[in-house]
Amino acid sequence: MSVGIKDVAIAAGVSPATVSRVLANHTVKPELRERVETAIRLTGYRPNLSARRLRSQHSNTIGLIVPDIRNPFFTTLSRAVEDAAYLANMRVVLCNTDENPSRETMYLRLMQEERVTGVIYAPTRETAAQLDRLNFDFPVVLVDRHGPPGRHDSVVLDNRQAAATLVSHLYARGFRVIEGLFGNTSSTARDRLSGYTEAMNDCGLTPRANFVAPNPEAAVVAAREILSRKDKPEALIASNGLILLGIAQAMQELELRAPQDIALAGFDNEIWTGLIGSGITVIQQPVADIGHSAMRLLFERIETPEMAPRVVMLSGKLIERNSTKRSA
Amino acid sequence: MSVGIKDVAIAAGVSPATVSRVLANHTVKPELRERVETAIRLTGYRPNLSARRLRSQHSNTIGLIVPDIRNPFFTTLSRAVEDAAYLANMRVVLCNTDENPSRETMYLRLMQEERVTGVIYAPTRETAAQLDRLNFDFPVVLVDRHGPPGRHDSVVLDNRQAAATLVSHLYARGFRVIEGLFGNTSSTARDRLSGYTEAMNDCGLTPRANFVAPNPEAAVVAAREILSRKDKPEALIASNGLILLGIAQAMQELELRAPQDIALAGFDNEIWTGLIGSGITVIQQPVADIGHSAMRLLFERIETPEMAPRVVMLSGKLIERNSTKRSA
DNA sequence: CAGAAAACTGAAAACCTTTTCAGCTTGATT
DNA sequence: AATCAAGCTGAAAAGGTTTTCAGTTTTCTG
Repeated sequence: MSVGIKDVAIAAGVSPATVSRVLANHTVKPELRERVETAIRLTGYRPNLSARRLRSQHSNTIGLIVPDIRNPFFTTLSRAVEDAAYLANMRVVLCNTDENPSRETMYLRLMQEERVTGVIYAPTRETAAQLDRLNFDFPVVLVDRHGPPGRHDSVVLDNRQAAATLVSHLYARGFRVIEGLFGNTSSTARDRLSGYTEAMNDCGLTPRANFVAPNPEAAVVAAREILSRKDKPEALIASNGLILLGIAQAMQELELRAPQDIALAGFDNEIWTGLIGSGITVIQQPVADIGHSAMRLLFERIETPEMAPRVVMLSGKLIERNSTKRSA
Repeated sequence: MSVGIKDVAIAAGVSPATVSRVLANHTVKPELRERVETAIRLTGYRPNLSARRLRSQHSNTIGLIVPDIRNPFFTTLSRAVEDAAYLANMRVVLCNTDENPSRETMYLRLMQEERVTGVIYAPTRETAAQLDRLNFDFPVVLVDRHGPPGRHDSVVLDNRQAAATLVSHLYARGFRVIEGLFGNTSSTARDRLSGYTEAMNDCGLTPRANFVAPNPEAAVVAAREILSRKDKPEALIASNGLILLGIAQAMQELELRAPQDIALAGFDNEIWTGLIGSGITVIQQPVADIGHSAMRLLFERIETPEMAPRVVMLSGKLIERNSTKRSA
């Protein structure tokens, strides 16, 4: 039998209420506090969080719902979220949706049942579209991806701008036939597509976009096709790190090198992007900042529920490397 | 006010007990079940997991305690653990210790308070050494790293064997001055060190081991020193993926190439190891298997608590790439 | 030093379920 | 037709804590 607050109370010769007060750092006479504390030590008492949550109606838990923790972007994000959470004395429940809407709704239901304090959430486009119909009992901060405008707090990159930066960088370096490989599940990929398309048009070039599930396996297949075409493009842009990885794999298979055979640029400044070949040009996202901002927004929302929803938009940073060097 | 089981009961004209039985799929007359189910739908009732856990004494939660989720080994491990967990209808609480013993004890205490069903745990050597003195109220499965012998279930790689494989591979390829860069916090690095040392001795070579905190930043510093020595070794072995990454960075800085300037081999078959230069030779660990095995052991332990502790030892697989090609 | 205010403590209610136990109904068996 | 067993159901207890409320002690004020 596990020892409860009652046992501690008996051991210390006080009421359970007093023990609770000691635990919560409420005002208790020093002498009693002392007795309770030694009683706790002696009995090896550990509070039961379920009971505590039930009674206090505070779960002190935040939910983190992401497509896949193995995507380094979300790995780093989750570390940032957890650090902030544990600083605030909260637990994190991590949910991987695999970009699967039915898993998303299942997890959202779970969050409800956990009575979470709040949720940090990177929704698929499909679920995001219905987000103004859904009503949650907890605050939600969208991250990396946006939902219907004006509905939720969110933290996103300026994706159109970032994609446009990539295009004009390539243009400036002399590349003209620039093709893009975009994810097909997120608003983020969508926004990057828009940025790409507009920038291409602005340069008087014809955009050529391909779509693919945002994982290396799918990307490698698509890249293989693009790269082995007779009229393969002069440059290729990947809409995120996983896709970029797939392209790099395909290029290795086909023994193509950047920038000699084709220029290559993408998103997410993973360490390996600096090490492959002579380095791949990427847009670096302030991932940890994104996580911290999301937590800040969440805490402020909890503090002030009626505040109007806010969008924090951060900028990416172009990291120029050799994969986009002028080829001639 | 949130809707509780009582409200559902009233709406359905039954007792709360019956609603609970419907939820738990116990035997209830079809007609009543029907009424309860529509009442649940109508009221939008969601069970309160805290209350449920308190009363049922089942937390359905497993704790995962790892050094850092950003280490790809643990990223993949955590996905495997979570997949298994959610299949078994359990939640996962993720804890990052940063190889910090005091964070470890704090998290172990948290696990106690959560009344977790079980824990999957990769301890630092420091904490592992005291593991036979600690007594937990929940089953613990050690993973990647071992504790005192015969005390806990565990799943580890055959690290000595794997390190030895690396040495004899290099030896066979003609390398003789083989230096190692090892982590200084885990039993795993220790075991790999033993394997390395023994194998070197068996080959009649002098082992030279360096120790470093197991992260890229520390590794890059150490590697810089080793690589810029006059008498730098012919080959370098890294005891895990993060250290390997640090070495690769240092080599890029110093414009050294493998195998031309120095041979390189390590652990963990991260995707980038196949893409850097002409590929880095590594020992591939069956990471997902390790995670699944750990969960299997955990479930079996819960099932049969008195069973003697078991150690599952899996083998690594040598992936030969160009970084260890004979240089001449 | 009396009285009021402040500080502290304990009993009991409350949080929301599950589970036990006893009672009732139904169906089967003799 | 009577008895028994099996199947369901509801009332109430239980799980471990926090919080309210009222009561007691201490401190302060004049």
